[in-house]
Amino acid sequence: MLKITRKVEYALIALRHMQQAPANSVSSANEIATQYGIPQHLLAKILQQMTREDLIQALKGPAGGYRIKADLGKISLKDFFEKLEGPLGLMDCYFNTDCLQMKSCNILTPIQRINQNMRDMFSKTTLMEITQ
Amino acid sequence: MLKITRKVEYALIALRHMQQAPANSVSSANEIATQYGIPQHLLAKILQQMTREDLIQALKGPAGGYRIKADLGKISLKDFFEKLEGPLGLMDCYFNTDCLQMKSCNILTPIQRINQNMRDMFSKTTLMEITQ
DNA sequence: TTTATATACGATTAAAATAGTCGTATATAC
DNA sequence: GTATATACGACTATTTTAATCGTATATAAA
Repeated sequence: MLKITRKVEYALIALRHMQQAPANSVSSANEIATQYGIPQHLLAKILQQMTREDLIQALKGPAGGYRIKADLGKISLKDFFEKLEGPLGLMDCYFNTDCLQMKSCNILTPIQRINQNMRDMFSKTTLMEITQ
Repeated sequence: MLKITRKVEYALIALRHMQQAPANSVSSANEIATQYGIPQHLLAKILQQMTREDLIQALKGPAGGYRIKADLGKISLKDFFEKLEGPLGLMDCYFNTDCLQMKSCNILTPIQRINQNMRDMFSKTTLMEITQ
């Protein structure tokens, strides 16, 4: 309960790796996967998704790889989580209104409040704070 | 990602129901399950666990049921979650030191910091705030 | 222009976590 | 005694997450 996924974990590890690499250098999926013991193909897919989200930039071909594109100091953890995993909430009813128990549910309001607290918390932390 | 389980959700609904019931009355698993559309047997198991954790008190026999036993204003959401689901953290490595990637992991420290923030947040909210 | 190495991406399978069911035992008010 | 409630372990189903596979495409360098 309340765990982040490996997908997010691997993404953070990769971002930090790139952040610490020499300026203008690129890091390949293979290089990162090997260094941290991450399944290579899985990491590749995650890097591709981050590329689509404009967090990083891809260079194809031999000596290719990825490097950071976005300003990590301007992206919150909440936005990052939502880019990778979709809407962020303790329960689906925060976004989704088709819960059958909606009418009878007696904890909707308090849960929404906690939800908001959690979203606020992750909104206040930037990716930079994790990866620098 | 970062979802609470139905177990916790059902437990909160039941607690709030009991909180709002007339003083000294008891609510049966059946009554609560029916009212909120919760599988009866599943709810029963959850109520039994809360009984073992001394959150509520059970009365057997016909006209039996459950009523609140603990002072909900003195129990944090963090403690409640941990009573029902075990250690609370974004990643297992917060508690568990046998991760194979431990040595090479480059995000351990920052993740621990976020973890602590989340635990603090849930420590500051009491069960009473949800159920009253 | 061939080759080696990298990204791109959909489809599929495997594993783990969650959710729900079943059967049986026990307590107790009437 | 009987009906109704809790108690609890074992089992099954479902859903989510994690990982793998196969193939296509881009490109630097020999």
